[in-house]
Amino acid sequence: MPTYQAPRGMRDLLPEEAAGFDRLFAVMLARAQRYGYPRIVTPVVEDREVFLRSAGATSDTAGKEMYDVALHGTGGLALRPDGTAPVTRAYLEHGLHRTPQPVRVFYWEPMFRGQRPQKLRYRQFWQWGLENFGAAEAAADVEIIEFTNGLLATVGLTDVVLKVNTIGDTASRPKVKAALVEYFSTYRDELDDDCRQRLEGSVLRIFDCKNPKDRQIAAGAPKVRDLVSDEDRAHFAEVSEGLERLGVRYEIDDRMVRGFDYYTRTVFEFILTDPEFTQAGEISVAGGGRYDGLVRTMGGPDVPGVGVAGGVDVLYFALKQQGVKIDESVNADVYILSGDPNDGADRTQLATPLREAGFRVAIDYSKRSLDKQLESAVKHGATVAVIRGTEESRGGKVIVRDLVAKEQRVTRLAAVVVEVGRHVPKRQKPRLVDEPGAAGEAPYLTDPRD
RNA sequence: GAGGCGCUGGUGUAAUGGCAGCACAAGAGGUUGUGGACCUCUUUGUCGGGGUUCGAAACCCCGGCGUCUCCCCA
Repeated sequence: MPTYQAPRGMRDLLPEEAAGFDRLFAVMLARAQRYGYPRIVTPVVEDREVFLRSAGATSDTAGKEMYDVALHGTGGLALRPDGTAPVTRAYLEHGLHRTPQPVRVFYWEPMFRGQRPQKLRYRQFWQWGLENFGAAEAAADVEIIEFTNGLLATVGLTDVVLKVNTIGDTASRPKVKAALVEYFSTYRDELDDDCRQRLEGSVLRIFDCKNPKDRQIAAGAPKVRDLVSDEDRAHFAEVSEGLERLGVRYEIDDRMVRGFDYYTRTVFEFILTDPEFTQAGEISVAGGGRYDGLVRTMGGPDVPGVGVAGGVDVLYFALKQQGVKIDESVNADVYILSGDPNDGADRTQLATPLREAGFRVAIDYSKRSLDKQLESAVKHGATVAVIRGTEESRGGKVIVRDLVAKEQRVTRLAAVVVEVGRHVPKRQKPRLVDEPGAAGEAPYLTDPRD
């Protein structure tokens, strides 16, 4: 047993999986940017109040799942359990409500919940999300949902179904609750303990009860959609129509509600349908909705909002489960070998132009026999070996050997990059600024067109 | 936070309460410097702490971690 282990419910992403996550992130970030949602990054901790205010009193996230941080000299910090509250805090703190609306942002960050870990439910997990502040129109709801639908399709997730519902706005809420309390009260004695407690607190969540008996009772309850205001219904009709016109397939789930109190009107979830995930209830890969009262609750003006959040770990697992190919390769393209045991610096010198050209280049530092170095290069998964310090590689020449095709060629030093390029696919080289025809790393931190 | 089940080198496994083995992987070397083979050698383990016992990987208790269920939820 190792002396130290990762904390309970937290895991390492080893290079292969991390590489896959990077790919997924790149796809998502690019998509978010194309929709006009640039990335935002907030601290990993916030004042506990930020979460307490946003989540609502009846949410467990606000209570026992809060991941408190005991830090010398600070009071009342907690690791963030989700992205919406911190982003909303940032929106208000930086006066983004006084910038052109709507404000659209994307995030991808680790989140924390102090719960007992289960499969795909960690104490530290990765979550991505979109938030849109300042747009009350149904088209914003539609955009958020359509984004998610397209994202999941793009990355290759097929076994998923979209469920939508409306739970009415804050004005409708009292009426909705009253009607549901009235209905469920007649069955008070038949509900199990947990469920009966919800009757006092957030009645809506009775629909989430797992007990078969409770579910049966819930099935007969009045539909929330029939209890909300005409405006709420009209909004929902617009959302539905928008989804239909965009060809987004969905089903209306009369009993779907969400865990947080701040949701208003539209709520939605993307549920995994692969048998692997439906054994013990539904697992959603993404979900969200409208939260028109949240900004106000957090101490700001009356600004509408709508957003989505998804679990990266769940999505990633589901994709693997479905057999979606994700490139997790971390191997070097090129391995530098040498028959000369005392030419360490020369090996690095040989690697430099290849690295400049964008190849992944690893060096065998050892003084072992070429035999062993070659074996090692193969085991490390390199595609090409560049060999110096041999008979053939004198006079400014090296051997470029394709380890897959098992063919090699003696090449002039000046032509190594080109020769390697014949065997290894080009890799994109990141730059600080996009500039047509730019060579090398751009030294600009600002856009030169400014 | 509660409950069920589990935990043997890096991985996969074996060992009636009686010497902790095996395979793969890993490292070094050789096959006299062009590769995954082969050969030799080497490293690494009973999750931790108590207890029962002449003797514990095994039985008991506490803790850790995983997994599933509940709670809750991404």
